[in-house]
Amino acid sequence: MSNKNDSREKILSAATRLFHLQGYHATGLSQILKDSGAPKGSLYYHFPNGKEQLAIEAVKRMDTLIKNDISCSMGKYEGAAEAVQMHIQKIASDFNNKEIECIPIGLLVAETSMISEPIREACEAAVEGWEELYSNKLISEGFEPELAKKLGVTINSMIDGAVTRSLISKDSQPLVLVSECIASLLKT
Amino acid sequence: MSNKNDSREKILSAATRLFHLQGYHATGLSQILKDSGAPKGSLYYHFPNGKEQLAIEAVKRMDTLIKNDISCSMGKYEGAAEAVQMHIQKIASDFNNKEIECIPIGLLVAETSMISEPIREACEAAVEGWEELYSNKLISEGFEPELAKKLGVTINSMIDGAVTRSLISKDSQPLVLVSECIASLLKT
DNA sequence: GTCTATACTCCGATAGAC
DNA sequence: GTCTATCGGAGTATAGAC
Repeated sequence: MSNKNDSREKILSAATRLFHLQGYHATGLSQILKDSGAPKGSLYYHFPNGKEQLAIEAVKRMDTLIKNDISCSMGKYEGAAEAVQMHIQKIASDFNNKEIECIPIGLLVAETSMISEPIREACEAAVEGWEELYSNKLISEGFEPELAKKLGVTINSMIDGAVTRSLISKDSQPLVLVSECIASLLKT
Repeated sequence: MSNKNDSREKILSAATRLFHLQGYHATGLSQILKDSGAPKGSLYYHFPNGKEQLAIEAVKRMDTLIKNDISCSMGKYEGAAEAVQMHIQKIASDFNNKEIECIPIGLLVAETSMISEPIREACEAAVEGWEELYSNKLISEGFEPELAKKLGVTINSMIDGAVTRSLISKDSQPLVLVSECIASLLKT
């Protein structure tokens, strides 16, 4: 009974990792199957809508993980500026430790927004949630809601851009530099 | 004699646009040929190294155009904060007017950094140049070189992230919001 | 310089046996 | 639930006539 959804889980897990690592178009279904070690014929049984469905569920999974990270960082420090700065430095540290060459979720959209509206919507919902986590932290510290919302969008964009920038140079240094600019951005 | 490099130009022009629009993996050579209207057999004559060479030259061309835009914006306003803010709002305005759904150059790297080191290097060189243009503007306004460099990286990351964010929502509003946060970031 | 034809691989997807 | 076999198409790249 343990393998009821075992194959499904293995396929989705591999798909999430590979989409995050290589992007949508660069990742083939055959690679997902091979990588997952799942039974080779079961993909379209578990995911009737094929690659698109796989991508949507992968985005939702990434969303959950990332929301977790953000919430954790925001809760760990009292000051919003400190919390955001430490959050970015944690990403930088992850960038070094694991051989993570991840693709920011935003880019998954850039790749697919023209060919799949459902994927785009899944990504939009995810990103809006992250921005809200930043905004709420700022509001709890006394920022005006409207300004907090604006800054939430900006913080998230900065992080997305900084991850990409670090990817370009294969170096976490840009992430660190950006984290050091957070203080002046959030100066009250 | 006018068509000496005419086909080459048409192919490269179409490739630049399509890579920018769809990304590397999503763009096929056949589409580039069809779109360019260039003679169909001439691609490998003009670009012996195939798709990779095409991508590298496309990146260099995007680089030139973007450098131009940045220089223009930085020269038009005396204050650095104002110049950067207006630059981002110009991008937002472009985002609305043309049906531009462009892919930030960062994605092109994220997509290809694992499979092509030459493309990655071309993108790195381009981005470093943009950062320098922002830094120089800041230095000319009295910022310390080290801080200016840090802010150059941050500004560029913010823009890249904001373009992606606008792409996700198919709306220029995020770009506008980010532009409004520039002032506090660059407050002296 | 241009073009046709084609080789070869891989893609996502489907059908149907088991 | 799993598998094999296979489809039609698109991918990049090459060979060789003109």
